Amino acid sequence: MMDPQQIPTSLQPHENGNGNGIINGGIEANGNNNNNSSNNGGTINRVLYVKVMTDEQLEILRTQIAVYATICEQLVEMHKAITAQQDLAGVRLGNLYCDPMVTAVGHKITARQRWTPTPVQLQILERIFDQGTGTPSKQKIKEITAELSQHGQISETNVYNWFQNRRARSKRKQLNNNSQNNAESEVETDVESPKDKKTKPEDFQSQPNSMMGADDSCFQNQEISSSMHTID
Amino acid sequence: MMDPQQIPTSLQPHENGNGNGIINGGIEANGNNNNNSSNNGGTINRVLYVKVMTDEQLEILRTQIAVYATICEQLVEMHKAITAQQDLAGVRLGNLYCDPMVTAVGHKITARQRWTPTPVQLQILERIFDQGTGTPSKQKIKEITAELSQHGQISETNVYNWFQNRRARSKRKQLNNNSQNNAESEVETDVESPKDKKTKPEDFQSQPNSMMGADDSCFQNQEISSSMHTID
DNA sequence: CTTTTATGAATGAAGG
DNA sequence: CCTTCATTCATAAAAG
Repeated sequence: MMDPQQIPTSLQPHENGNGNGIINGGIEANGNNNNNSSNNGGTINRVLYVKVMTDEQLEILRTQIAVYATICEQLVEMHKAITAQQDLAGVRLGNLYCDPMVTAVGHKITARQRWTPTPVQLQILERIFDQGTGTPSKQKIKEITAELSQHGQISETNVYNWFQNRRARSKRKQLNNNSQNNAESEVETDVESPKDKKTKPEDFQSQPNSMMGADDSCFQNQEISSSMHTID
Repeated sequence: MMDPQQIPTSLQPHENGNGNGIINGGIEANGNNNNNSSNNGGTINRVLYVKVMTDEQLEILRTQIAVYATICEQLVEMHKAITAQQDLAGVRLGNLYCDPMVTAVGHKITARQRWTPTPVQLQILERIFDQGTGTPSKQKIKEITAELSQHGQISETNVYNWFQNRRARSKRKQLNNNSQNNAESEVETDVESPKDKKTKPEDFQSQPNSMMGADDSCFQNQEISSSMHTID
């Protein structure tokens, strides 16, 4: 298993450890860094100035690796920035984790254990919800649960509750908006006090379609898995 | 320079476009895919079966790229997981894009504002709260909102939330104080006196540990900046 | 300016 | 379904 903490060492784009600095070193130079190649007396077997890659290809290769390095760096940066800002105290980044407090001094053994949908799950749920089928139905719930369980721990109850809440709250907001509109004839519009507090711009969440277009396949969320892709 | 938007195509670890499939194709095979290399008359210039990299080096190269690919994928995942919920939620709830500060520097991308009660409003709310009625009820909410709106912008939701929070926090404070007082000597049997229903000892939802499923990488979406490092 | 606290808002779950 | 509660999140306000 690859630990992200130690990977960067060998990945640093600026790093140039000779052990790994293949690209930098001498592919293009030409093939004199092969150990033995065809070395036999009699025929032409000298090491020749032969290219196995075109310059173009070589350049692409370089670029590829450089790009990976850069993206990694930037992602790490983003990740740092985000986590630093939003969560100072918690380690709850990944998801829920087993409760930390098993009480040495012991009271309140209970910790939080309420389900929190992963982003992927949420997307799927939203999609289903928007699909109009207002009736989850028992059977449907099972199916959905089955699907979602591939993206994280979940139970049918969770799904049921989610739809229940989703609908209720959606409805309530609608109502809120409507009543707000209706009653909005007498109150003067721009009541600007020195301290404009701008009441919550309650949503208009009709079609959350626009965003989230290009996200399809996010699977394993936080496991730095061991499975490496082999290039071939 | 390379544009990150188009890079991914060539980065897909599963991708095998022949145009870029350098590694895949034929480094090790041998150098007959060079276009012309050193082509001079007189000396030996046939294409030979020459290795420019040792197998070991080749393997390292592969691994390197694979590692980058994997890490990038996973970082993207993490990033998504972290940002998806809040940013999505934010957008869904109707953030205003008309915020004056947005345009300038781009610092405050999302300016979620929250209602802050004016002193007068707060006073009134507190008074009502102390009057005992723990249950605001919808009708009551409307009235209160109407009254408060004379002293500043406010919505029913604000009032509703305020009471919810007020009650919850009042309650919790009580509970904390109580348990603090008599929990010193009693390590066990922490049965709260009042109406404590003790958070449920219900089912145990552990971690979203194993998630496999199709390994389908998603790269195509990102806001990664454009500056790229060149390796040399 | 950075860190801490107070609190408005969002949401999973339970009760009826 | 609807309402209510408990917990959590994010941010305005306060403290350093």
